[in-house]
Order: sequence, then C-alpha cells, then structure tokens
Amino acid sequence: MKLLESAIKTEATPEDCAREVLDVVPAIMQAIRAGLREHRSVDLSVPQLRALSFIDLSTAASLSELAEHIGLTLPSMSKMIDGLVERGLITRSEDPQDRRRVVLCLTSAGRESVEMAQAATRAAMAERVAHLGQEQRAAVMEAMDALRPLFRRQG
Amino acid sequence: MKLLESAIKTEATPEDCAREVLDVVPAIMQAIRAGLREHRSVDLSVPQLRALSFIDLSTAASLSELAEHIGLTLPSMSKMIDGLVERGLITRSEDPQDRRRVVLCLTSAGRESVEMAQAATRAAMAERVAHLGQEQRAAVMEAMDALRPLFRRQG
DNA sequence: TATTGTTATACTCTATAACTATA
DNA sequence: TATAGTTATAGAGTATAACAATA
Repeated sequence: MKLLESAIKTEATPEDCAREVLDVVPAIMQAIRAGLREHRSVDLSVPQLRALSFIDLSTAASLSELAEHIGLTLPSMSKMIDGLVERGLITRSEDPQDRRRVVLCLTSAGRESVEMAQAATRAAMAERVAHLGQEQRAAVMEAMDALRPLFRRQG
Repeated sequence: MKLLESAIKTEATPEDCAREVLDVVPAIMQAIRAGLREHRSVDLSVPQLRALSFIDLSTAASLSELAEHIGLTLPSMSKMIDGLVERGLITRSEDPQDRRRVVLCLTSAGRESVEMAQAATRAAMAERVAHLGQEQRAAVMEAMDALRPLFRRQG
C-alpha cells in the first residue's frame, strides 16, 4: 500500500522540496523588489522595509537585535539606520539603562511609510495570489507556516 | 455550513496569503544567500547562480533573454557577464545569424561551479526541510507549484 | 529606423578592520 | 576585559543615460 501510494502521488523528499523552493523563492523575491521599486511614493528597499517593520513591532529595538533579525552585520545595519534617521523615518536614541545600547523607534512619518509600503506590496502580492484557487491558497498558507520556523532569526 | 467551515478552518484570502508570503519569503531568501556565502569554495551571488543555471539549461542564451529571466537591466546584466567571463565561467561570442546578438555558454569550469553551488544550496535547504513531516513537505511542493507560474519571467 | 548590446557614471548595499564608549 | 555601536574603506550590484554596431 505504501508502494502504491508513492506510485500515485510521488512522495516529496526533502531534496525535491529544496529544489522547488530554490527555484521559486528567488523569483517571488524579485517580484517583491520590483513591486516596491515601482511604487515611486514609497522608495524603500526590501531590507529597509523589513527593518522598519521590525522596529514597528518590537518596543525599543536595539541595533544588535535588529541586525540579527535582518541578517546584516552591525556596521551595515548602523549605516542603513543612518539613512533612515536622515530621512526622518526613525529616531535613534541612547538607552538610559545601558548607554552603550541604542533604542530605535519609528517616527509618525516612518509609521506612515511602513504602512504604505506594506499595503502596496501586500496588494500587489494579493493580486497575483488571487489567481489561485481556494485549495491552492490553503496549501500556500500551510507551506508558509511550515517553513517559517525553519528560517526564523531571533526568537 | 460555510460559516461553520470558515470558523473551523479559516479561509485563506488572497490578502492572508500575501501577508504570509511577504513574511516568510524574504527570510528564506536570506538563508539561501547566507548559505551560498558560507561556502567559500563557491563564491557566487544568488543572481550569478541563477544566471549560470539559466545559461546551463538554455542552448545559446542571448543577453536579452538572460536579463529578462533574471530581472535585470541590460547594462547590469552585461556587467555581470563581464565578471563571469573574466572568471572563466562562461564564454561570450557573437551569434553568426545576427551579429548584434551575443551567445552565452558555460565553460567546463562554469558547469562545475554551477553544479557545486547547486548541490551546496540544495543540501543546505534539504537539511532544513527535512525537519518537516511528509504532509508538510507535500504542502510545500503544492504551494511552490502553484506559485511558480504567478512569478514566471520569460515564457 | 529598430534592435542588441556596451560604456560611462553614480548611488546603494554590504563587508572587514580599526576604533570609541560604556559596562 | 567584554559588549554595543560607529567610522573608514573598499568592493559588488544595480540603475539611467549616452553611445556603437547590426538588422
């Protein structure tokens, strides 16, 4: 019966999965980037948007935490933050408890930016995904839920 | 009954899907990049590897076709190719049928590189995906198959 | 005249190394 | 002495604009 089953519905080995993910994920990523770039009103790169989203969700994020989450080195993160502070999207201040640390917060302009950018990317993505049937969308949801913990940074 | 069903198993709207994809895909991408970077023997960026893979599969790829597939502008693509030619991974020659066009081919070193890089990234990805159950892997396969055509470049 | 590709130029992203300040 | 972050510097990646060659 096991044999029969695997003959009908090819069993998904980890290698099969890996191949598929490596084929499809970069293409999706590229579409996200392109969509973000098209939206002239937004002007945020994917890492910048991820950083703002993280700061938005976390209370009093430090630079190290952010760098860990985004997957950048500390100097690279620091430099990105330079730009976002200059553009008035976030504030960078000293942590009074430990003055080595930095506390990052969104400004209201930053919150507005992140919301616009998220809405735009989500709308563009939703438009594509709307072509799928209900069952396929369910599979996407299940797949993303399954994959998320495998690629988690920062608990 | 529709109500009951959606109460038990929340219906996946396109917006839900979009949110999930936008949350998870960048994290996966980052892991791919990091994995590639760690492999000191490889030294290829994700776009470079995609380019080499495309050249590998297509016979006599032109620059425009490649740029379209990778999602880069022609000048950017040309510059990337400069580097890959310099490193001896591909050859760039004139198309005798239409001398405006360029024909790109892998060298044997290039084929070796692409195979090593693919094996390495696939192994790293497979290792992660191996933590999933059979059903989850099936969902991943189904999701990727469903998403692929939505993000296809170049028919 | 349209198509294919290259050159010139500039800006963003990211890294490593060396440094400063606080704990 | 260890940790958090910044500055200095350099290299890769990408874009737009202007150009050259071929069809």
